[in-house]
Formats: sequence, structure tokens, C-alpha cells
Amino acid sequence: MARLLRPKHLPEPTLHRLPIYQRIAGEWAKRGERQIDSTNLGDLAGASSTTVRRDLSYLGPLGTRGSGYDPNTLFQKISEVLGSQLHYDVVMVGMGNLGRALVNSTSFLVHGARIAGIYDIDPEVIGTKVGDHEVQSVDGGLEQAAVGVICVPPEQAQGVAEKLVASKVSAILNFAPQVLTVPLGTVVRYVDFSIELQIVMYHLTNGTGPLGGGILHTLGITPPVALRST
Amino acid sequence: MARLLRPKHLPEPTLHRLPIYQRIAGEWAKRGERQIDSTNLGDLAGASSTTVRRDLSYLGPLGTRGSGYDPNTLFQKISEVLGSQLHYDVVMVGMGNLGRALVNSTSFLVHGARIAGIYDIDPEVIGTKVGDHEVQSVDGGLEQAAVGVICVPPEQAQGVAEKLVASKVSAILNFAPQVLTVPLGTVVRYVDFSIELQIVMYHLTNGTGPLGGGILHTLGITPPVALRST
DNA sequence: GGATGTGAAGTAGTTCACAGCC
DNA sequence: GGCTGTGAACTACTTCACATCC
Repeated sequence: MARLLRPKHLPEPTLHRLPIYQRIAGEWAKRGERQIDSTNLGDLAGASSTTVRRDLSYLGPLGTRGSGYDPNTLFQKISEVLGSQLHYDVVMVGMGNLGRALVNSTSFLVHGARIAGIYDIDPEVIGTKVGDHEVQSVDGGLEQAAVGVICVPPEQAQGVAEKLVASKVSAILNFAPQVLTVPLGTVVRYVDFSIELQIVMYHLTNGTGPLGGGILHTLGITPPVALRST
Repeated sequence: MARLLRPKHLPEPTLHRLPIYQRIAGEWAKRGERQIDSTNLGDLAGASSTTVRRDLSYLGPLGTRGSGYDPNTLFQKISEVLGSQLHYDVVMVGMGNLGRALVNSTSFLVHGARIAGIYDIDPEVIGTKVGDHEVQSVDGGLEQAAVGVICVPPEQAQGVAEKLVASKVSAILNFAPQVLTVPLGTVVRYVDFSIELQIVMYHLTNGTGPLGGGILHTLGITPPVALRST
């Protein structure tokens, strides 16, 4: 009983780190490793080993005392918790460079997300193929989906947001540098590259230690030449 | 004296919000508004008015009691604090869709950052122009710069990171979904779209309120049709 | 022995509530 | 009257330290 009395929603910082742990676990599993401990994970993810253990403890007990965590189990469990076993349809509006980069990315479409449609307004682009998908006109109405992704120029972002809301998406991932106004109840998440750049520049100017932040940053521990990814 | 005894480094969460306030201030200034108050800012940025005031108070007193903040002053002051008055050279490696999207973006290159060079390994791409810049071969050595941006496929990311380290960048912004190993002292910041998508999906599954997080999200307060950006 | 998982302590960030100023 | 700026209270997150189990 008390077992199940974990807080029902994960702390936001934990939520940001879980996908990182998952990626590391995936890399280790692929490399054939059978165990990874909280210190390894922490070094690679830029978190302390204690933080790693605390984060993972929210998912239930899944390590083995004395040895560590099994990368496969870890990967699997994080998938479950993040809801990747369900599937969500995603519509993407704006097939410029960024839109194409996202559709073609090996990693953007995590397990659980499925592209239901990709859209643009440019007649030159409509009808062309990006990956497996044909670009549709945004005027023809949007496919029903849970998540909408906006990658249009900032001037058009609000208009697209309104179309997405009208077609009843529940969440919007906005890559345009533009603040959106949407009805209460629609989740909007901003992804903003320039913010990241600004934060880096602030840390450079101030020599501030880069530890502790929203998106993770790793301080590697071995010289660069010593390790090489395969 | 006590005036100057503010904590010397801004809290990370504040650091993430400042660029958002700045963007909003910019939009209001352009629209000719002469005042914006902490409630307006908070609604648009997805933060409480108290948080806005606390954040801005770190920059020194810059509001007017009774009315609010002047958008221009606000914009200016945030620029200063984020170090945008200094200028940093940036090299970018990988001119696929993502790299091109970043170079062409109106907003990625915030005031203070300057592209010192853009690179690729693909002979097809080397020599072509992206925006105002000609793509150089990555084998010819990199221009000296403070910040390196990685937008290559994950398999190549570690190799590029090592090149960047060798050419003495102080900070790396990594868009590849790949954990990097670098010498201690090099700042690495990860930007990872799939993490954002996963977090959105988690919130959808769990109906968790989206408030409070690293990257901001706005819950608009007016119906979508009421406002339109120009 | 060695690493997990977790109460308890500590720290950082947010929110309350209101004095101070326009 | 209205809104800023900030001590004081609170809440959330992290870190310590250690009992627990393989």
C-alpha cells in the first residue's frame, strides 16, 4: 500500500532527466552492457548519483543492490512511465528546413508518436514528399491529432496555432520564436534555440558553473580522445 | 552597498525566463506600448506575476510603481545582463536541414552572437552558400570561436565535439541526440526535441498541469480568435 | 563488498503579503 | 488607487548518510 503512495506526478526536473537516462541506457544496451550504476549514469547525464537514484526510485524499485541497473529494463521502464506505450498522433505544420529536419530525424519521433500529417502553405512544397509523407495544403483542414508541432516563421505561428486549436489538438509544441495565445486548457510548450544560446553566453560571460538546469549538460570526465563513439 | 549584494549568479529558472520576457517586451515595444505590468508579462510567459517581479528584481529596480515596466528599458536591460553586448563568435558544424534552419533563422542569432564559420563533410554541400556564409570543409580546421554548435547525425557528434575541443571552443551547443564526452571545463548544453515531445506526451497521459518547468509554456487567457499577431 | 533506495537535513525557488512609491 | 520590490513563509528539489539487500 505505502509502496503505491508515491507522488502521482513526477517532479518536472526528473521528467527532463528521464529521457536522458533512457538514451544512455539505450546506448549501453546496444553496446551489450549488462549493468550500469547510478554513478555511470550520473556522469554521463550531468547529474549526481544520488539524484539519479532518487529519480529512478519514482519509477519503483528496479535496480539490483550491489550491482546497478539493467540497461534494458531501465529503457523499458522509462518508456512505460513516459507513456510511450500509448500512441499519439502528431501533425506538423511548416515544412521548411526545420520541419524537414524534424520529420527526417531518427530521434524526434520517439516510440509512441506517429505522424498523422504534414502541412505547408507554399504551393511549391505541397505535394512533395518528406520522408514517407506527402506534404498537404494547410487549407484542406488538418488530420485529427493529439499533438501539433509548429515550425513556421513567427508571423504565421499564431494563425497556425488557431487552426490547431480548431482541429482539437490537446498540446502544441511551438518551435517558432513567438508567444502564442490559446484557450485555457491547451498545453503549449516552447522550444527555443536562441534561449539556449543566450544561456550558454551568459555562463561564458560570468564563468558560472553550468551545473543544474532545465536541459541537461554533461561535464565529461575523461579526456576527449580517450573515448570514441561507434 | 546592500544594493549590490544580490546573488552574483542568477537562478537557472530565472535565466530561462529572462529571454522570454525579453521577447515579449520586444513585441510590445514594436507595437508601440509604453508600459507592461508583471501580470501581463506573467500571463504571456506562463509565470506568476510574483515570479516575474522577483526575476526582474535581480536586474535591479527597473519598474515604475503604480504603472509597470517600460518595454524598451526592459528589453535593453535583459540584453545587458545576458551579455549580449559582448560579442561571441560561433562556429556551426553540419549543414543539413537543421543547420540550415538555424543559420537562416531570424531569431537564433541573438544580438551578440556572430557566425565565424559553417562546416560540413559532404563534398556536395561544401562550397554552397547558406544565408551569407559559404560552407567550409570540416577537414580544413575550424575558425577560432567561443561557441560551437553541433547539428550532425548522432554517430558523428562525438568526433565533431573532439574537433571543437581541439580548436578551443569554451562551450558546445549539441543538437545531436547523443551524449558527449568532453574534458572537464568545456560546457556542453543539449537541445533535444524528442525530450520536449516526450514531456508533452507525459503531461497528456497524466493530465498533469503543465505549470512550472524548464522551458516555458504558456496558458493563454484569451480565446484564440481574439488576438492576432501582426 | 558494493550498490540501491530512502528518511532526514539542507538548499533553492516560489508564493504570500504588505510596505513603499508613483 | 495601483503596481513594484522584497522580507518572511512555504514548497520543491537536492544532497547527505545510512540501513538494506544482492
